[in-house]
Amino acid sequence: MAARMTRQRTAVVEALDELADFRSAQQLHETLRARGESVGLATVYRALQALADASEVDVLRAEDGESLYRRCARREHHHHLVCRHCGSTVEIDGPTVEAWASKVAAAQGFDDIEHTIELWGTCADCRAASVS
Amino acid sequence: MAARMTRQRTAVVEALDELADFRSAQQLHETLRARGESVGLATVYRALQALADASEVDVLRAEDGESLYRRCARREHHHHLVCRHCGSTVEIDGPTVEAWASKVAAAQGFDDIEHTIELWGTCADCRAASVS
DNA sequence: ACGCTTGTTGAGAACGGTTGTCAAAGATCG
DNA sequence: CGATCTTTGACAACCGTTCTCAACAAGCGT
Ligand SMILES: [Zn+2]
Ligand SMILES: [Zn+2]
Ligand SMILES: [Zn+2]
Ligand SMILES: [Zn+2]
Repeated sequence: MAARMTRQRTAVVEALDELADFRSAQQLHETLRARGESVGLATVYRALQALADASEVDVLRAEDGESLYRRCARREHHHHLVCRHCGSTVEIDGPTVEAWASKVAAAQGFDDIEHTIELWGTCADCRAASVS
Repeated sequence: MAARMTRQRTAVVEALDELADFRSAQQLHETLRARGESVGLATVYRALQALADASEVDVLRAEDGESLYRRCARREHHHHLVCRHCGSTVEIDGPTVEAWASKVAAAQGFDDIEHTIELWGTCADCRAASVS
């Protein structure tokens, strides 16, 4: 039952800490492999899953359905503005949106309400790169 | 180049019109098969894809990643409150949210902004059913 | 330091939704 | 009706993710 500290687990956490952006499991796997700190793909998935369960990482789905992971600065509920090209991310607070979402849902007689609110765009860097 | 009107295409559209809720491609395929109006699964996917491209149906992703389709009453931009058990749906307007989303993204220097705003819950019917 | 126990790893198979393949079927038009 | 050219559908391929299970190693008691 006790979670053991393994080389692989720490490697995944470290990689996430160094990367400020949302990354897919496969990207992380490749990053680790590239720096010699090789970890099995299944293990990367398991580590990310465990971190997500512990609310240590945020997960969101790219437009193509792939899951993206990120170790956010704040642990409290928040949303993201994400560059769809490079994964660059800004954390977003939306107090008014939070209130709006729960009010609307309750007014329709719905329970166990959750909301998905994510903003996608092209960051300044990627725009500059694509212009050249 | 001209889109031809085929039995399969009309069958998919009719099934969508009769169903008020978000449904997966496989659910629709099964529904059609059950009523004798048999259509190949690949064809169901292609028809839904074409309808989505023409903005005739809305598409959203369930929490498990499956795509769900619905022919909404209004063609204009809107969002949804969806029962995660039965797909029952309420269309939602959020003028304040729209303004909030574009303002926040622009303030961070992002371009080509899109937003994903969906509300998930348990509808009154499903709650009543689960209590019994 | 040394086993023991038990959680963890990793290569590959399996899975599930979705898309591609391509010969046969059929919608449209002259 | 016949020619044309899109559409269909059974099936394979794809791709991200999860499962399997024997080998491995963390933590612990000695
Ligand atoms: Zn970018
Ligand atoms: Zn929120
Ligand atoms: Zn329901
Ligand atoms: Zn909107």
